[in-house]
Amino acid sequence: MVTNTRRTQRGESSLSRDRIIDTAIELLDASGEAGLTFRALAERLSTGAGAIYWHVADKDDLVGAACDAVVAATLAEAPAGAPAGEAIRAIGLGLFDALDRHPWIGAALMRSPGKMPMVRIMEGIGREVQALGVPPDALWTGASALLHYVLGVAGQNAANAQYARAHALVREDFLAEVAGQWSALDAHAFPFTRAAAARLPQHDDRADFLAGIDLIVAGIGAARPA
Amino acid sequence: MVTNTRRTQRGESSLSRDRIIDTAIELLDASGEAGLTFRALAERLSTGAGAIYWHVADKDDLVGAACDAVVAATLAEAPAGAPAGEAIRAIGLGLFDALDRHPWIGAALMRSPGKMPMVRIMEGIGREVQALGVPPDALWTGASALLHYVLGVAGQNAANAQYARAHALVREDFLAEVAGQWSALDAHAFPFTRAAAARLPQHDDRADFLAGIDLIVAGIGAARPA
DNA sequence: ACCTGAACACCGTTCAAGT
DNA sequence: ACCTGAACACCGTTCAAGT
Repeated sequence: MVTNTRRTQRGESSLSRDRIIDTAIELLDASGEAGLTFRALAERLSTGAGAIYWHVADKDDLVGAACDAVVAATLAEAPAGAPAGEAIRAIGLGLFDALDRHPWIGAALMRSPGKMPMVRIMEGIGREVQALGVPPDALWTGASALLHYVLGVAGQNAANAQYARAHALVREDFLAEVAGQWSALDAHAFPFTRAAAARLPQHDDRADFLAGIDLIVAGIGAARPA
Repeated sequence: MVTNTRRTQRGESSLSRDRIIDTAIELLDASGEAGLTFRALAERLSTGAGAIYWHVADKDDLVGAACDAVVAATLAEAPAGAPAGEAIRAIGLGLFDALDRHPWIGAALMRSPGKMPMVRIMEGIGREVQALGVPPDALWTGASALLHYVLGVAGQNAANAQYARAHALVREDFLAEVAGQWSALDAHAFPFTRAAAARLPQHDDRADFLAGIDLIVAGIGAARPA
């Protein structure tokens, strides 16, 4: 939401919900969920820890608002008037990149079911699936499949980023580490995972993500005639 | 993992990694992530809080092990020798129901990327997609799409359950509350969400989940000839 | 109306000391 | 080898008191 309708505008230094949320995003980006503390926030805002509670209900409210601010800004960037298939890819990629910049969003999305950030994504995807021309009863299934796929990728990517940061690894080293662990698994019990380990280091997250979207869109199309 | 290879078996009352993990699962089931505390755990195990650290590295290790114990048991129940399509549905439904009983798993899965619980699910799904007869280069895309879809549903379901519990709502009341919020949204900005609100209270989570799996499997099939 | 900052009731984790 | 329990360094949140 992040609307600032103060009757008098004060200097940049005055406390407001917007300024709190923006600063919270900075802290979350810089050092993850563990980095967002009411004490750290208060220091950055040159105020007392308790003052923040005048503008924000609690930490859940704060993280939820921060998440929604990023999601809203991301979805607003999606190009209007594109063909449905392309628009879905654009929405997905926009979210994918936002997650990359703000990995804490992954966990935040899973903490506020049915609330604003999730609703925005659902609305964006649902509208485009509708534009795909699917019959009404297939609309919900298709939109829901796409939505949950996007959320699943979001969660995994966020987990990867957070883990890599916590262990001070760059992406390549992280993937190499995981590939190494997968390769060491029992050949009889984990044949697929061992095979997947081989293609892990070179794979392109974004390309794989888009391939998944195309696959689901193809599934929606395949269901149409039936 | 949860293997107990003590050289001497002691009474039920002795401390062991397995007993700690089982008790942790009880606490997590009973009162969510907030309910798992080293102090509460120590009391339930009639020991000191510090003793647990002899068997467990830290809280992440504990929750990860608890998650893996549940996931491993769930996947072990999947019927062997079923046709690929049915096997995928069985794996999915098994996880869906496990998530329903242990909603904390949703968040736990997103905290250990590439680790055991995730790998088990990937292996189970990947093997069945392979049995579907897809060409090698479509295998990864298909398995990855299914995996992320399942994880997305898992995360959302867990979020729903956790929210409902935190607010002391039964499922029906929770859905009614969300439907009410969606219906109150601006008609111009959220047409799809408002339409979705109407079908929300009656919808069947499990059926919708399976429909999504079928859709993705159909997408995998549609990609085969291309 | 808004802010201060001390205080409360917790956490996870460590570690000397025990057996 | 394994356990005890006090202690440390934090948290989110509250609330009397200020302006």
